[in-house]
Amino acid sequence: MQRTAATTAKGEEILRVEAKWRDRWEADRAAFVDTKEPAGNGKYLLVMLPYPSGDRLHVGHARTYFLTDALHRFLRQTGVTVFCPMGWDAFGLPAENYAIQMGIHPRTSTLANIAAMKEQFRSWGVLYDWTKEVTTCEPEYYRWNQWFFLKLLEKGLAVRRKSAVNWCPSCETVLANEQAEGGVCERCGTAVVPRELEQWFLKITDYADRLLDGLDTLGEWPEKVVTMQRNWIGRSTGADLDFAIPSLNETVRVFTTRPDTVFGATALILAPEHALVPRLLEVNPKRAELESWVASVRSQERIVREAEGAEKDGRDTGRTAINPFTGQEVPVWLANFVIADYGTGALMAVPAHDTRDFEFAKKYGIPIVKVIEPEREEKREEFLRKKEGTGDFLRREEGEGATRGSVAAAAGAGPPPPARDLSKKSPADDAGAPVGAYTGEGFLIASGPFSGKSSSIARELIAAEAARRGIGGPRVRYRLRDWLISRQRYWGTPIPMVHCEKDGWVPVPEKDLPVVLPPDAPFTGKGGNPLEKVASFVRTTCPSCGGPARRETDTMDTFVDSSWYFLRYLDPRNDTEPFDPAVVKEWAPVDQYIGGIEHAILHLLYARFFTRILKDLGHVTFEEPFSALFNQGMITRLSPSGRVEKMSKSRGNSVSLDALIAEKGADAVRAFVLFLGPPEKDAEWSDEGISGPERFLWRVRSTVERFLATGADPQAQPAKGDTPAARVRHMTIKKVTEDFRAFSFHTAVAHLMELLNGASVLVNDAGAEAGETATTLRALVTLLHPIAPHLSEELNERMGGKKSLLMSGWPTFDPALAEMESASIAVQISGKVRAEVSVRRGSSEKEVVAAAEANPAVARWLEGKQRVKTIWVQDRLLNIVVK
RNA sequence: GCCCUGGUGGCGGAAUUGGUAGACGCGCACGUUUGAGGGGCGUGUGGAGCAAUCCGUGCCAGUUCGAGUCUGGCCCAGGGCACCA
Repeated sequence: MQRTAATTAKGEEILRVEAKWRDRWEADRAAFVDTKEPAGNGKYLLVMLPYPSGDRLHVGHARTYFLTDALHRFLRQTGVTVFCPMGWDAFGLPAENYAIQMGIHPRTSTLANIAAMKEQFRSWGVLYDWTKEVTTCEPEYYRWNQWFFLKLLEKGLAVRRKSAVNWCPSCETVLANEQAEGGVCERCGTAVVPRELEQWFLKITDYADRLLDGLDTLGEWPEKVVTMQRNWIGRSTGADLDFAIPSLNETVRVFTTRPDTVFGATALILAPEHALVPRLLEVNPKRAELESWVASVRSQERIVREAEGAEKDGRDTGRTAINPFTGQEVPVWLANFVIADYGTGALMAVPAHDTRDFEFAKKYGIPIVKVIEPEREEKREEFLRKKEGTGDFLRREEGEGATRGSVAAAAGAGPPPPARDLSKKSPADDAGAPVGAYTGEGFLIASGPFSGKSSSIARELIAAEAARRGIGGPRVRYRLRDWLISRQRYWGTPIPMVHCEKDGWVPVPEKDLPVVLPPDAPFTGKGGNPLEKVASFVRTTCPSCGGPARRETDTMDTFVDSSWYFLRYLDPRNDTEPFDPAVVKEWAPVDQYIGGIEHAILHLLYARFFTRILKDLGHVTFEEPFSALFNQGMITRLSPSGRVEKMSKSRGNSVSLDALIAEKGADAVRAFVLFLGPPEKDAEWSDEGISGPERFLWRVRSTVERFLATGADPQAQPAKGDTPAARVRHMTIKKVTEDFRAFSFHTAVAHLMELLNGASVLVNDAGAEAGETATTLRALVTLLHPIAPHLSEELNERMGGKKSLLMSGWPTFDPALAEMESASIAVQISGKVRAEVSVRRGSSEKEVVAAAEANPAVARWLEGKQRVKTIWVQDRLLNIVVK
């Protein structure tokens, strides 16, 4: 496509104006970005730390920044003091991989990327307060990560323990779960295997309940995120029960959410990783075979072992345990589906009432003993009696039954389960052989003294009984695991620990922080962590005994960096503490957090955890770091694969922002991205769509220019208050203001387009009053500023505006004028719209009925009919029901 | 399997929370301006019908004078979790 002289001139003019205003905002920062004096209505707002990846930011990234900047400018215009900082999440794996591939030091590439991104931000016209910039890979920042670590260690919240990690045998390194997606190393494609390593953990599980409770206070968070966190924490209430193994003189503790089914527990099943496994197998004649099976399950790739529909596999240990409630012997099994680090790594199998146990029992011939009935005997008879009575009762009962329990069909069972019929006892009764487990609640049978009790009551009684007998008791467990922060990586915060032969693990004293990452290390991608090969770093002396010692070479997960950076923004140069509590108290918690849904769990949970720790340490006074959260949707586009997917460079469907801005200007791109659709939803990019907002902005400009050409005073006030033009203006101010407050940027743009159409008519109308027209144009330009800041500032100046729009206030509206004077009433005959009559707003029903009757279309429908009644909605609708 | 979201013209999407469905924009059509192309400007644009009118917010019922909106059931798409005892 060839550009003509005309478009070039237009394009050049746009770019000239945008450059002019960027320079002004930058040169006169103090006038626009004043964060020194937080006012009482201080609104503190921010976005996610952008990752300084190697790629330039493209259109897919733009939404969060445009959205934030629009909100920022709007708030400032309405007089709120806003602090909108930006910083860099600079540590992490991509930079290190880049070093391995390209031979460029992570620090060099990271700092270059940061410089490039800052330049991009500048070109978009986003207002960040760069005086508060934070860069996490600098010792001035990460020394506080180390300081936090020492505090956590003191409180017993940082611990070292053995754990299975994802190991890539080819790269000889540990991978985070995200880096081992699909069970293969993201770098070399080798299958990842589990490997036991000693690792540092932060005990986030100690905070599970507080993290859960806090979720109820997050009213301004998306419900979805709150639910995701709740599921992730995964609180389950139940009971611990001890099963004795007399032949070993040991007991195995299990956790169950269904203690009411304990009389149906016909086996004890342990994870292959369970500590008792070696002893269980000690004297087994097939010991070697069993041990090799255990070893093979333990080394199995996570992805295979946990795959959907993975075959359940187990072995009988030959030992027996005693069911503590029936007193009967049950076999002790090992099975691949038992998870080592949930609960106690052991479970009681109740095949009759658990789908997984059922599947396992069927495969291995373990007895299935039913102990729960969906309905109590006498209740069922009563039910059957009533069933013959009213149909109403039947429907209600079935509804209740459906919510109470469900029949889970056995995996692979042929036909779907038959429609529920409560006259059947349970699926097991149907034809002798049970076809599935009844996992719902009901009433106990064959359960000794508990028979006849309901599930919920029996649960409590059985748990209490276990407690009384000293073999367990009520227990709450969580799905949440402790946070593994060790990374065998160079490009991260060194963990401030030293290992001494004599004293073991010794923390680096606070006065010796930071432990600085050595500038040079061999990046080969082979042989593990490059830090291990830096002798000057590794060799040290023991802080405790002064003898020779080895420094910890693991570095921290980068999520540690992002768990508290938002507080460091407030006091980034502080070198005596992570931040000044007084400054933090003034601004925090964050009023509005904006970011993608991808952080719904990890980052947001870790930040909430850290905030609680900081509160316990006395550094902050609140528990929740982010009062309000907004998740913007992704920008999608058709990719070469033929699917509409998230825009990204790797998918080959990205659109260059740099090129687009160089051609259309930042304002047009901003307006278009905001116009795409509701910001919380995904939006599909269309290359042609930008012409709408582009034309709109150019028409705003030409309309103002045409008005200025008339020589009228652009600062003039309207002569009269109540005119149709004034009403349109007030209405638009109202709508746009409400839209911005509701993050409804796309409708704000639409309403401004309508206002332009009105303004354009005024400018073309020789009879229009100049003050009216000028005031409408000034309102348009002011309201437009959050969306198209450069153009609006330029037009404001050309219309004689003395101050930047950032400082000159937001237009107000008179509610009485923010609606049209006449109301258009829909006239319905028997609920169908037959005509529309225009009346003065506030007209009475009588007046409107008269007006409607005068309308020929209405008259025709009323003719020969009898009026039954009339429904009247003020200023809106008249419905005459006839027969 | 469980838990969320969502389903409205050719397309992106509006709809004051039960009151005129389709704002605004894209696309398309016609007209106009221009030497031409691009661009600009104007008009029209849910479907059917010459018209009166009828039909239309995933499907089926229901409540109501009136349902995109509320209730029950179902279908489809997207997302999250998933052998968590």
